[in-house]
Amino acid sequence: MRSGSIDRKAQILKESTRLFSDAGYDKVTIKQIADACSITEPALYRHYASKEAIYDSVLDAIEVRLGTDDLFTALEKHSEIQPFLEEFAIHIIHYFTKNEDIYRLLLFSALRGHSKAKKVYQMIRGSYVKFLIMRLDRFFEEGKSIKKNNEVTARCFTGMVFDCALSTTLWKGFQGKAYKPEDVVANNVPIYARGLVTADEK
Amino acid sequence: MRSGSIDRKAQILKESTRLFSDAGYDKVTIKQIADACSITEPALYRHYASKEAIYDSVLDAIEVRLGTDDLFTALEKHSEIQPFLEEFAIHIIHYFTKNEDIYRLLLFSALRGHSKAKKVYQMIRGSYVKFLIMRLDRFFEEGKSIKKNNEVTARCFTGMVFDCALSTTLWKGFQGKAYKPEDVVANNVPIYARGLVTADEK
DNA sequence: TTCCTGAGTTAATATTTACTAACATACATA
DNA sequence: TATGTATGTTAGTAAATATTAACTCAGGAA
Repeated sequence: MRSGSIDRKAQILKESTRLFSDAGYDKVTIKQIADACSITEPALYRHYASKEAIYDSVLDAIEVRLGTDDLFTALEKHSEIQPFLEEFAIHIIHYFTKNEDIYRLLLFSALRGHSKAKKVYQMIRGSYVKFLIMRLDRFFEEGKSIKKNNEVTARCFTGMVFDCALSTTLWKGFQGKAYKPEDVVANNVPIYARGLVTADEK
Repeated sequence: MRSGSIDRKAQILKESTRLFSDAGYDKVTIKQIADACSITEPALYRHYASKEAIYDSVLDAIEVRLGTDDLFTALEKHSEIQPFLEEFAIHIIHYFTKNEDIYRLLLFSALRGHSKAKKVYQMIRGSYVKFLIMRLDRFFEEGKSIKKNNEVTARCFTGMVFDCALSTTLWKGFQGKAYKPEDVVANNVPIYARGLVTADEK
């Protein structure tokens, strides 16, 4: 890159991420991306070999944006199930509200059978599930939760939260009355937590 | 329709439903639909005015295929929360396993921002949620469940089940070990039910 | 100064694709 | 038997769109 000039490649990545998540791969044209970057179509090909190459880069870049490590560290402070699950859920919902494009892209590519969909899906969702399994196992060892298949439990709980996140983004306005994510979590996580804790704890 | 001849319009609907749910609106061509019906493209236009018209009909036809009335009648026999929720969940999961195309179509049309997406979504998911709210209200009146915002509760539980249904179809094989829907329900619905029932009941 | 290279342009191409025009024909009915 | 209509065909058209060809030009290195 020449000194003083803008980072065109980064600009293309940013604009195409926005466009692809808005409309999906097929509906976005090279011209749209080029226009969004204020250059012509052939100029795009100086930076990326093809439209597919741009899309690949967009999916690759998602990895960098996840950063779940901070969350997992923060969650260590909770020694009880309910507040732990609440913060876990709130984080996911807020994250996807702020990064709606990620989930849209994920759905688009998964539905289309894109080769990277599996990888991206496992990356995003799998990291949450894996951490939750580990923590649920520990809650059980500490005698705080009843015996369950924690792999299944973790998947389902994460699924419930992801679905809720979807309701506040993709399905926004589809379900009649809109609730704040905090209110939804405050209503439902206690149900789930109450169903998990050992009888003595109640 | 001429006697003895096949119902071409129904055939087009069936084949295009399959194709649209496989690949989404944009990726399906008129030629593909025509080929699937063993006719030429212009012949399609004898039955439908446009590609968009075919898609509209596909979404309209979903309504007919849902048939939740039977389920809701069958569920009346359950007087306890847990078996009720279990049959509710199992039904949805089995239904979407058998009719994977419906959920795929729903997602495609929602992502595409298709004008009918909202209607179809409300139709499919709303009917389950509405019924569940009504039943949860009754469980509470009977003193069988604790006080909750049942609209939120119903949405979340339905969301968890829908997500689980998705895991057995759209996300199949993405999550490592595959569990049978029955096993997933047997693990998770009791958690949720246990979190909902009044203390006396336990 | 000279020249190479990165980054851009305009113009064109090849392909895909929704849709139409014009024509053909078998069947039901008057 | 005659004929209109439903249903099909072949052969287009027009628009969209990914990609390429050929050329321009500014700025740093030799």
